[in-house]
Amino acid sequence: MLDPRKLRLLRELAHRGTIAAVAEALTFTPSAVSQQLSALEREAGVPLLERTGRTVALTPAAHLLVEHAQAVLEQLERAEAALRALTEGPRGPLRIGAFPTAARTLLPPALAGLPPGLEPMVTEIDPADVSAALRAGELDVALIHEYDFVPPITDRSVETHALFSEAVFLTQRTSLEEARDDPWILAKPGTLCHTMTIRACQAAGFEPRARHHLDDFDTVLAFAAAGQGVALVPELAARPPHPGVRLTPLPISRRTLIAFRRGYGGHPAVSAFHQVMAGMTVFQSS
Amino acid sequence: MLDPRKLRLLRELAHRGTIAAVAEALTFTPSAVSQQLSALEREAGVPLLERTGRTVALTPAAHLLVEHAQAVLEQLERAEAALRALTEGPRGPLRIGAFPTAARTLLPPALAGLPPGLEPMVTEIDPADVSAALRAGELDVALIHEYDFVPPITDRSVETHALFSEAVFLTQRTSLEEARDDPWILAKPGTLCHTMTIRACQAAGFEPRARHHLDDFDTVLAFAAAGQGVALVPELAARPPHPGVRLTPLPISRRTLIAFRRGYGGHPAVSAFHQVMAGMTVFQSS
DNA sequence: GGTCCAGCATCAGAACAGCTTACGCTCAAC
DNA sequence: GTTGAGCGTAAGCTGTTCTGATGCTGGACC
Repeated sequence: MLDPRKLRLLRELAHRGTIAAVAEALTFTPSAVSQQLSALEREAGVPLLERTGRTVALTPAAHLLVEHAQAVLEQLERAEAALRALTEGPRGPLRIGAFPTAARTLLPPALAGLPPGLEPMVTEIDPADVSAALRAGELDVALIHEYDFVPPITDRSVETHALFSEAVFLTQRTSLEEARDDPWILAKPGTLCHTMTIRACQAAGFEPRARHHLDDFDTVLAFAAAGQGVALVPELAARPPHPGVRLTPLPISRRTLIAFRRGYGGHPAVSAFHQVMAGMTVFQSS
Repeated sequence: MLDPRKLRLLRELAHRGTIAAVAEALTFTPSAVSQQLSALEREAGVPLLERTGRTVALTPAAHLLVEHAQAVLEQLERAEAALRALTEGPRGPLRIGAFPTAARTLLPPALAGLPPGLEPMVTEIDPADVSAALRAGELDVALIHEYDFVPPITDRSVETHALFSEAVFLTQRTSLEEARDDPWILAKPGTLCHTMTIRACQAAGFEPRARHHLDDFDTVLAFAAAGQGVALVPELAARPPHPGVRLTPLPISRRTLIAFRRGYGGHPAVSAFHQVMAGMTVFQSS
């Protein structure tokens, strides 16, 4: 019988590409991962890994096995969620990941609406890192966002549900095209917001000239108000209105979603959190 | 993470009812099974077993978990079948279970039609025992039959596909009702054929008086020809026609099916066998 | 071309899990 | 009351699965 623990390592390898990265993500030594994958290869009876230069590559057989591993692990998630739903109600610790703006604006009222026994533990995390953290079991559930220009999570092991949508604004009273020569305030490279701004500008026909790299939208708005550059900010981050910053809505929208491991939605605490988030009226009368 | 090996034990316990029986079926000592189930209970965090008199009973939580265990084990079967399909074609050993008549009539021509690399290993087995043997991994595939009066396999871990249907005959030129006072030749208790005859007679309003208990239909027909009693025989068992036995078709039919572990149909050898069996014309011009 | 470092495999040893054997307990049948 | 089936626990052994050490290979950089 194939061992799900080994299958999990293979799946992670498909995502991360190196044994060392898998080991770090799942808190093993590379040696252990290497041995386990060798054992899996032996049991499978097919070559799964081949050395390519300094790293390993998955054979076609391994990719096929990853697909099946996904299905197996998903069923195991389902089983565990069902057990939790049976044992306990929505109580105990719930590890929540959230992008910074959500942590500041959405979560405080949301957490207040959770069942009393639930102990939320919030970690700020960029949406780009969420699927890895969910797979590794570091988080139970996460709030993420996606922009029109940035592809959503494609990881099959993660399940997402849309919560709401909001507009994106330019921090001055011009069109996006007219801001082509202004200095820009961008988020740090590697974050979703950084990618979004770059793509939006590219779509408008120019490459933004970066002056500042700031992740916190409050700081971004303060810089914009001080004439330090222009930026794109989502509606959620622009409330309450920042004095001294005029906003122009753009035909770009940002969607906020909830994410968790596929099959794990039945977990009572996850389900309770999902319900509270879905029930929130974020923009009651904008 | 829940351990599929332990889940398998729990599933088997749901079928067999005692730890001792599970141990025997899966070739462990009862002690090992007991320990593993205790560990599963600990990991699940819910009571799964409760002593009832001398045996154990599954709690509602355990039954829920069995459902999920089934889904997990099914996915694992799928994964292994896919691996085999990738590694090798239809070759290597294939453990086939078959009811005796099938072994004598159907299998010889069928085996000849299998791909050359395939090494069939046939075991005669009563359909009533097939699902247990499949679950235990003692067989890869089996030929079974079901009668109108006898419920088919209900085991969710086994998948069946109908191959063909045939009529059942009474071994003399009378109606079933007229045979109520004759001595009967029955199969051994516990077999499907035994149950079928009893039920058919009960449906006709009487309880058959057993004289002989014979499983082999050739012997049954020889006894019938010798005036030792009447019996019900399926069409397949009555070919070629037995001299001295007149047959009366009854409005009872017997279906022959192929069975294998759910999800395992993708295994190349199983699939090849299935194809050959489905392609056989058993009753070309009856 | 030489050096450095990242990445992987292999080995030996330690920790752990899982199995068997032995034994005791309980409950039902007779 | 006796017997035997069924389950659980303790002790001991074995195989698995980690870690840590070591060596090899290939790409990057000087």
